[in-house]
Formats: sequence, structure tokens, C-alpha cells
Amino acid sequence: MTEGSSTTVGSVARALDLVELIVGGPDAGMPLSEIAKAVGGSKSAVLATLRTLVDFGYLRAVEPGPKYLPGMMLIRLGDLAAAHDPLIAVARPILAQLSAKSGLTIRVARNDGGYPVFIDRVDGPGFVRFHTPLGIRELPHVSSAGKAILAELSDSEVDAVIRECGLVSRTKNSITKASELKKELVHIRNVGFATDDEEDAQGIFCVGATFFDHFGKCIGAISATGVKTDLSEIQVANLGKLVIKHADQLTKELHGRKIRRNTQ
Amino acid sequence: MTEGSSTTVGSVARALDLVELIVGGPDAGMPLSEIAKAVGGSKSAVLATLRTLVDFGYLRAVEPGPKYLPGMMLIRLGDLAAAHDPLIAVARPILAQLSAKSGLTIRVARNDGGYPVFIDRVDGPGFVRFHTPLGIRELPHVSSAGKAILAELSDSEVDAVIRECGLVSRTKNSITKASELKKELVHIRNVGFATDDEEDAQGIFCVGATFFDHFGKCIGAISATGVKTDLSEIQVANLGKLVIKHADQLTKELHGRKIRRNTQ
DNA sequence: TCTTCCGTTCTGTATTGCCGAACACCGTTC
DNA sequence: GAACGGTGTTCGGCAATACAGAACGGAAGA
Repeated sequence: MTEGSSTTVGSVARALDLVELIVGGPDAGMPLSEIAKAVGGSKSAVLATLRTLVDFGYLRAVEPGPKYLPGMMLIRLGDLAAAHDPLIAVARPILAQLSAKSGLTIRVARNDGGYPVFIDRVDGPGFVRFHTPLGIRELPHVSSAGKAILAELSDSEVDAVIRECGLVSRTKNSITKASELKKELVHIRNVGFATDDEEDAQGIFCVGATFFDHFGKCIGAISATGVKTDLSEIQVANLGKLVIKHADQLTKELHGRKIRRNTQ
Repeated sequence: MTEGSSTTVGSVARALDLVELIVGGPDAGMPLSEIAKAVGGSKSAVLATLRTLVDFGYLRAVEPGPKYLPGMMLIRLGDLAAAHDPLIAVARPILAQLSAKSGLTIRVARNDGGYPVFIDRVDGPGFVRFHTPLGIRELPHVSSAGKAILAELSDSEVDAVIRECGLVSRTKNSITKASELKKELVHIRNVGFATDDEEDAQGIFCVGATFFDHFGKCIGAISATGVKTDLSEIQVANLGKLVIKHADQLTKELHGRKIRRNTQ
């Protein structure tokens, strides 16, 4: 669908479509005929491709009436890819420390042109799991990491992002007015951290703070996520300080520097 | 290399070889000519395949002189595949709790025919990182999870595993004699947990315990990993009890049952 | 038992992915 | 400054091969 560019290999593209389809499919897996219908290919061709993917461990076929599921190789490759990423390698111990101190789930996002792309996560001991996907652009205005990143952009850049993605509403707390968002960004610059008070999902709050490279450019943000009922135990202001401290630590370990930014 | 079976798609197999090559390659990435040489294909064919993989985010090309690195999609797919896995979904909160209580890195392995396959990990706040790969069979006799799983096998099954993989030595503490390993397995059955005292890597110790499905069959083990110097703070026996407790909790949440096994 | 659906196998066709050569580009080196 | 080895890239042409479709076999349901 989202077709690329010049010389690419068709059968490989079809195979990767299959992987995405099955990974995005139901937990019980999908049978051949359903898969073939979904991608619009003949059963024999799809079967051959599926077999190849199973051979390599990208998928696994579970009997009887082979249903296809994500395979172990995907987990393995994801882990190795994370190990290759220098930012993740540096950030992970810091995330784990912040998680241990706060008891919350900690995530790290890269600044991808004003949008947050979460690239790693350390779960806290709480029972609630947050299935926020990794590796793709998220909405910038409904997460603490996203707003923290926005607060480091120039006004024109913020306008561009707003224009591009629109301030869609996720909950009744979501900020949908540009003026309101900009006021919030000023506040974030003053206190040094951003919050997400049930703006993305009911009952969930986050606190996020940015980190920087050696040019002083914001390259991402870390955030702590918890359920709102936990908020009483650890006050927002204290949590904000804690998140900032660990974000600063990350800046330091990346040999970056934080440049004070006037509210203008 | 490890060629599969019947009807598979060649170009897809070549593409997946490329992914594995680059993920296993240097952190700085690999240039086209090096890749083409490594897989033994023409530059043009390899380039087309690389372009396809980059289009899908499996790889990314970093200028100048395009070097190819693992892409974000691998992290995304790994995360989604983990979310699909029912065992990981159930185990992860328990791992996080055990990590929070012990301060150690916790991993969970599936029993794959007597071999441990680690499928998830929750890092502790310690500074030392353990780059144990996920998703592949590990040596069974040099990890606490592996030995805990072995202890649940019958004697003939243990013999088969030993014959198949051999008791290769990783450190001077590694168990390399079958008789010694079997004596250790008896001990593990008695105390209910297994240890790894610098048997896989210098300075690293582990404690592992198994969990079960509703047939009473051992389907895997969890283990706590730390550096030896941390061992003073938390005694081995106490840690063993803690790991067993969480493994039992996992058994319970999987609706499994633990059947008492006589040493025979 | 008959029917229907699914997974699998097979064979022919033409699509298309591959190779090799030629081109363009940069950095050295003589 | 020009020639060189080293890149990454583009371009035809051949044939390998990936695809579609029909036929087979088995299982489940009516």
C-alpha cells in the first residue's frame, strides 16, 4: 500500500507485508486462506512465503490446521537491534534505576522531528501493563514525553507539527486548542518537566523530561507512567524532580549539555 | 546456510539473511560492498534487497557512504511479538516484581526440549548489563534456568541432552562431567532451585526455578542474575526462596500445577 | 454419505529478480 | 594534476523462479 520508490524486490515486500499482517493480527494466529485473502495473493505463493518465514523463525506455524503466529526470531532481532542502538544502551540502566526508585513504568522516546518515538521501556512492578507500541511516531500532544519535546521546539516548529498532525482528542482531558497547548509549553519550560494527566488514556498519568546531545539539541525524552491512583503516594512535583534528575543523568552520559532556554 | 525444506522463496530467504547479517554485524553498520561479499551476491541484487528492507524500516541507511544498520521496525516487531506471547504477557509483571524486590536482572526461559530459550528480561537497576540473547537455545548446563529445567527431565532425557550438546566448558566453574551434573540435579530437586555460580561467565551468579502447566509439565524457568559482589547483600538461600515464590506465582497464574517429584 | 472447506502439491508461463558491465563519484597517490 | 583503486549507482538481457490456477486429499459438518 504505502509504496516506496525505485528498485525494490517485490517478493520480499510481500513477505514483509505478511509479517506485519500476522504481528498485527489476532493472538490466536491466522490460517493460510485468511492470510492469502488479506494480501490478495494465491494460496500457493503465500504458502511458500510463509514457509520461508517459518524456516527463519520470523513466524511459527501452530498445528492443527496451521495457524501462523509471530515467531521467536522477531523477539531475538528486536533485542539485538536494541542492543545495537547506542541511545538505548546508555538509557536502559537509567530507566531501570528510575523504575526502581519510583515503582513506575519508564519509557524513553527519541525526538523524531518533533514527534516522540518510544524506543524502549522498563516495566514497573505494578500490575497494570501499558501496551504502548515501540518504534513508531506517536501523537506529540497527548503524552508527557511528546509535550516535553514540543517545549524544546521553536514556535514555528510547534506550529508545523500542530498543522501536520492536528490536535486530535483521545480523552476528555486531551488538549485540542493550539493556544492552550502553547500556554502549557510555556509552563513546561518553566518547571522543566511535562505531565500527561489522563490526556491519552483514562486513569493513566505520566511525567516526562527531555535530554540533549552535545550541541544542546533535544534528542528525546524519558517519561514515567503510572495509574492515577498511585499518584497519591508519590507527589507530582517530587516525581517531576526525580524524572528531571534521571534525564539530566542521561544527558551527562551521552556527553550532552542542557542549555538554559528563556521562555521568551 | 542451515537450509530448510520444500518450497520456499529464495529472494525472501536472501533478504532475511541480510537482516541477520547486519543485526549480527558491527555497531557502526556495514557498507554495501561488504554485505554483498558476505552473502555472495551481486551488488545490484543486494542493493535492491537492502532498499526494500529500508523501505519497511527493518534496516536504516546512514549517510554518508550508506552504511546499513538495524532499523526501528525490528524493535517494534519484537515488542509486538512479545505482546502476542501469552507466557510473556503473564510473566512480565512477575519478573518486574521480582526485579524490584531483589534489585537483580530477571529473565524467563521456555523449556524447548530440555534446552532453555530465554524469551524476556527485566533489567535491574544495577549498572552491569548482561547481553544474553533472547529467542535462541542456550546451553542447558551453565545457567540456573537451564539446570532447573534439566532437573525436571527424566534420566534418559537428561542423557539425550548431554549427548546432543556436550558439556562444553565456559569458565573454570562449568560442570563438564555428566556424573557431577546429575548429582547437582538431585540437589536441585531437593532444594527446589538451581544456581549458577560463575559457571557461564566470570563474576556472574544466577538463581533459577521452574514453573509448570496444568498437566504438571515443566514449561520453563525464571532466573535472577547479578554480579557476584551483590551476593553478600542478599543471601543465596533467601534469594532461592524468593525466586521459587515468584515461579510458583507464575505457575498459578498460568493455571498450572506443580507436582512433587521424588528424587528416585 | 455427501458436501464443503481447507491445506497441500503440481505444472506451465511469463514475470522479475539476478548478474555483469558500464557509469559516476570520492579519496589517494604518484 | 592526472591516474588510480575504491566506492555506490544505473542499465539492459537472459533465464531462473516466483506466481497463479487447477487438481488432489483429508477433515469436519450436515
